[in-house]
Amino acid sequence: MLIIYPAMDTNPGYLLADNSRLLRRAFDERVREAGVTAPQARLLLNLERHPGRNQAFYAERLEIEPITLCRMVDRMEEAGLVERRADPDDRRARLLHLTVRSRGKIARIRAALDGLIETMLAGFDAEEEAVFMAMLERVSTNLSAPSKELAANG
Amino acid sequence: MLIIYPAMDTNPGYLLADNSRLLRRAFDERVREAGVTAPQARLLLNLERHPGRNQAFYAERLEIEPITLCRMVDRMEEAGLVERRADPDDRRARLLHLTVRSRGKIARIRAALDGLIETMLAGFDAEEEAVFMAMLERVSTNLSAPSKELAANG
DNA sequence: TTGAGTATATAAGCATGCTTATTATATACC
DNA sequence: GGTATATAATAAGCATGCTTATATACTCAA
Repeated sequence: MLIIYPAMDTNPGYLLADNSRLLRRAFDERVREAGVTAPQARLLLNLERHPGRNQAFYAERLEIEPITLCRMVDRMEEAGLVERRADPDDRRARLLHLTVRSRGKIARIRAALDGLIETMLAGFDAEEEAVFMAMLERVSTNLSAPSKELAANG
Repeated sequence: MLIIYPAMDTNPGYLLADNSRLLRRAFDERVREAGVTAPQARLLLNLERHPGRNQAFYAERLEIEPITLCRMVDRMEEAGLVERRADPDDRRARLLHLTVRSRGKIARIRAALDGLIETMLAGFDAEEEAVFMAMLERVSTNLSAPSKELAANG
């Protein structure tokens, strides 16, 4: 029972992508005053929650490729936002830690994130919020599963 | 009446961003067989629907900066996917058109997009789909409006 | 214990997005 | 008509993401 959307800008895929763009921009604007970009802010929040893990761990948390994280960490290390330490148990690995400098930004980043969620869901009551989240989770599941078509074509 | 989300990966902002990432990847995979990237596919669909406009027009349609579109068009022109023509009424402007080569890709791109929307909303009935879209539109409005906080802080 | 396979980090090169700045052309106002 | 402002396109330089490839180190099995 799928509704067909002839115009690109009136279909749910476009709406979803559009929302995400707006969300990314808004988050970026809000964390910029803390002197970090949005992906950097996400890494810092993860570093606070799970400190001292190797780069592969954070790449998986952020759902980006290890090389992408590696280069992000290069820049952040140079900016004094992240510290790489040797792993005593694995000479390949580098364990990541917050620095004094980045620890001081966490509160501002968290406030930016909280404010953003509040803005995003303005006018939603608790029930609507729950419905919205449940639907997002269903879409996430749908998109994560290898689709029938792709399996058939590939 | 805002629910507080302590962990980053259980809040609606994360869910929305996550869905969008999945959507972008899925779209990218599907149009790759047509030999274009996701943003290039979006431009081609816009070129089919609104041919012969200047670059600023398409930048606004895709909600990207003119310079971003300019460089995308550089690559696509070189690949024979877009044609730049002089505007007889404005010597600054370049009007964009599909080529024979890119025209042949439109059907595949449209099929990829339709299949993706179908996959994304698998299991949604028409009513749920309508509710989901309405909520996405509300979020879009919330994120587009300059927030109270930003206005107050700025 | 060696040898194959796997895991970690990184390099190279590309596409997409941004901000800021520049050039050329249009337009509008005095 | 001439200046001041706008707009269109593009350049420079950066951050983030990818694919593909490589060096090093670890692990497991023969």
